[in-house]
Formats: sequence, structure tokens, C-alpha cells
Amino acid sequence: MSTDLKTRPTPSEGGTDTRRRIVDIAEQLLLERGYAGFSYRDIADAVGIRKASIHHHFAAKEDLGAAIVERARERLLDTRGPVGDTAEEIQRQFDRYLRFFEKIAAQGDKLCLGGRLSADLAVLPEAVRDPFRHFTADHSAWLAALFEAGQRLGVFKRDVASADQALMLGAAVQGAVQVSRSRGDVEYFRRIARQLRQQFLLTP
Amino acid sequence: MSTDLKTRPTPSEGGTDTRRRIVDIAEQLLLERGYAGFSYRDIADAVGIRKASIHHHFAAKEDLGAAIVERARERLLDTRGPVGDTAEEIQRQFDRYLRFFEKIAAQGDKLCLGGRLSADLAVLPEAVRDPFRHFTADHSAWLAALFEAGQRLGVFKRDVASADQALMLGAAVQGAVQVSRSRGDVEYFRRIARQLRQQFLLTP
DNA sequence: TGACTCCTACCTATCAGTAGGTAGGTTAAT
DNA sequence: ATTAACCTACCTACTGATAGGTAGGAGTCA
Repeated sequence: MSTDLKTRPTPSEGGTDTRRRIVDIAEQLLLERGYAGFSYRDIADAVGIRKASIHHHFAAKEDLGAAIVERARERLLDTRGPVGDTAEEIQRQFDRYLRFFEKIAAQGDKLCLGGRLSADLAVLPEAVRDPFRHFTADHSAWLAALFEAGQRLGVFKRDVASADQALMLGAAVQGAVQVSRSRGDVEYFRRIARQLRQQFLLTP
Repeated sequence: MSTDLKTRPTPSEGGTDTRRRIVDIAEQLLLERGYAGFSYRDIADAVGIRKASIHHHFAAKEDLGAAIVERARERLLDTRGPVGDTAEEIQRQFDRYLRFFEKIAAQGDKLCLGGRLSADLAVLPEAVRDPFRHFTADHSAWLAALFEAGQRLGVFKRDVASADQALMLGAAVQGAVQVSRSRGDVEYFRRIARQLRQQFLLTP
């Protein structure tokens, strides 16, 4: 069969196993230490190949950086999915959103991609900055749509424009993950999340 | 006189001029690019001395990093000052706090020290992490005191514990600076700040 | 079937550049 | 004479990147 056990990974269509592992590990390192804080050597050691072999998959570091961001963007798109059209769905998506960041905060060593790269912005090559802009655009478009629908369906309060609520949630959650990590306790994230629910939800 | 023009800077008591300039520039670079994103060479070029001369003032990079944080902490202490004991003073301090971060956001290229170092935490030597913990402790203690007094004096709402309000404000403001910088427009910060006033102030 | 070519996925060895850091000398004010 | 404040010259370690080679699978054709 084509799926032998010890053979070299089949070239086949799209993404070798090694390639995927490189991106996996590089993503972890990026979220933990930042773009300037990890090297091809770190990745090579973790994956178990030589430094030069990474260049076979990603000619330059910025190509690897771009691949991480693009993959995260795809994941964002089909994890978040289209905004629901009932109050229950909106409420569930809002909860899921908060729980997603709570999970990151609970791990204790990483930041979310948005917070990470917005902090690293000044040291990011254009080739990474570019897909990151798309990531950010998708993310905030989704949030804006969620709050627009949520206000219309009576899930969220209407004292503030939905676009402003969306902006605030994104920023607060990003800051909360960082605060939580630097204090070494998820509880800080939870206390902020609780306030955000109370602030936005009509029935918290 | 002691302030000749072209002579070597007088050793005098505490902090040479060059030493201060090194810390000044290093601080700017730190806030812009992060701890792993600037080098002794960058500083030397900007100050107009040789790389090795920086080592005369700061033996290791972590000493320089620690000096930046400690100085920022002192500045925090006497910029913020003790929390007032009238409603007017509290209100004024709250406004000043928000305007302080708005100024950073308006510059467009830097983050606040708290946000910066909490993002860099994983690449920070212990010698820098340590004064940063003190900085963070001072900062959040001041905020907690502000909200405690502010609730008592009828400046802030009482629907949420004052400690939680303080935590939320710190995180939100930190996230807002980052979001604002990565979108390249202070207006994003202002929209968040407006919401924070509305959220916490009894009479916004 | 075997020979030939081409491919992917690695390897070793090395590059120039830069990081932080050190040794030791010079200058000049106290 | 001492000492602070620089300098030149250098070091080691590591960065991302390149050159050139090898092993082995896949496709083609006599």
C-alpha cells in the first residue's frame, strides 16, 4: 500500500509530515518567545532533523513565519465558522470565543497569535506582516459580525455601538491573556472574562 | 564652569549624561522592538559611541534591561503619586491614566512597558524579570487603590469588585495600545477608552 | 526486467554577519 | 596618581542562509 510504515513520507499532495511538524513546533516557539526569539536550530533540535533541512521546506525564516500565520488564519476561519442567526447560536459562539482564549491562558506559556504578532510587529518581515494583516482583518470582521447580529437578536446590550464592543472584546481578551501569563495564573483571565460577559451580555 | 561644551562629561554624582542617553535610547528600542529585538550595536549607533563603551556603563545586557525597568518604576511611582482622597482627584487621576496610554498609542511605534515586557517574558533574563515583577506589583497596587477609593467616594460603579475593575482596566488598556499600534491609528485606542469610561465611571 | 532520469528529503560543511562580551590602552578631569 | 570614560581590537557563540552531496522512490522506455 501507499502507507507503509518506515518508508520516507510520500510526497503526495500537500504537506509532508516533517513539514507539518516544523510548522507545529515553530508555532509553539513563536507563541511562546516571539518571532525574534526562536531560531532554526531550536526547531531542528525539537523536530530531530538538521538545521539545513528546514531550509528545504522553508527557504527563509519569513516563509516559515508566513506559513504559520496562513495556517492559523485557515484554522480561524473554519473553527469560528459563519456567525449564527439565532440568539442561542450567538451566545454559544461568544462563550466559545472566550473559552478559546481561556485555554491559551491556562497553558501558561503562550500568547494568542494576534497578541503575539501585534507585539512583534516592529521586527516582522513584510512577508509575515502581510498575512497577519489578513488574519487580523478576518478576526475583527468575525467579531464585528457577531456583535452586530448579537445586538439585533437581543443577546448583547445596545448602550455601545456593536463595532466598538467587538473592538473592546478583542483588545481586552488579548491583554487578559498577557496579564494572565505574566502573573502565572489563569484566574486573572477568568476574572476579566466574567466582567466581559457582564458588560456585553443582556442575560449573563 | 562645570558645563563646558566639548569636554568629556563630568563624572559628578550619579548618572553620567552618556549613561542616561544609553538608557533613554535603549528604552525606546525596547518598547518598539522588544528585548530580543535590539542590540548593543543599535544603541551604540544611536548614541554615537562604540559598542564596547556601553559595557563600561552596563556590563551585561540584562543590567541595562534592569536599569530601564527600575527607572520606569521610579517614574511610575512619582508620576502616578499617591491615590487622592476626594472624588475630583480620583476622577482626574483616572483621566490622566487613560491619557498616559493614549499618548503612547498616539506615537504609533511603541508599546507600554507592561505590555512589552509581559509579551517578552519568555526571553527575559531573571535579572530583568525581577524588577519587572516589582513594576507590575506597584502598577496594579496603585490601580487597585484607585478603584477602591473611587468606589468608596462614588466615582466608580459598584456592580463589580474594585480589584476586578482595576485588573480589567490594566489589561484592556494594554491590549488597546497593541491593537492601536498594529492598526496604525490611535482612534482605536480612543474608542476603547471611551467604553472604559462609560463602563467604570458613574458620571462619564 | 533493467537502465536511465528525475524527484523529494534529507545530509555535511561552510558562509558572512551579528550577537553579547572581554582585554588592554588612551585621554583627561580631580 | 587615580579614576572615570571612553577607545581599538579582539573573542566565542550563534544567526539565517548556501553549496554540494547522498539515498531512495517514481516514471519512462528499450
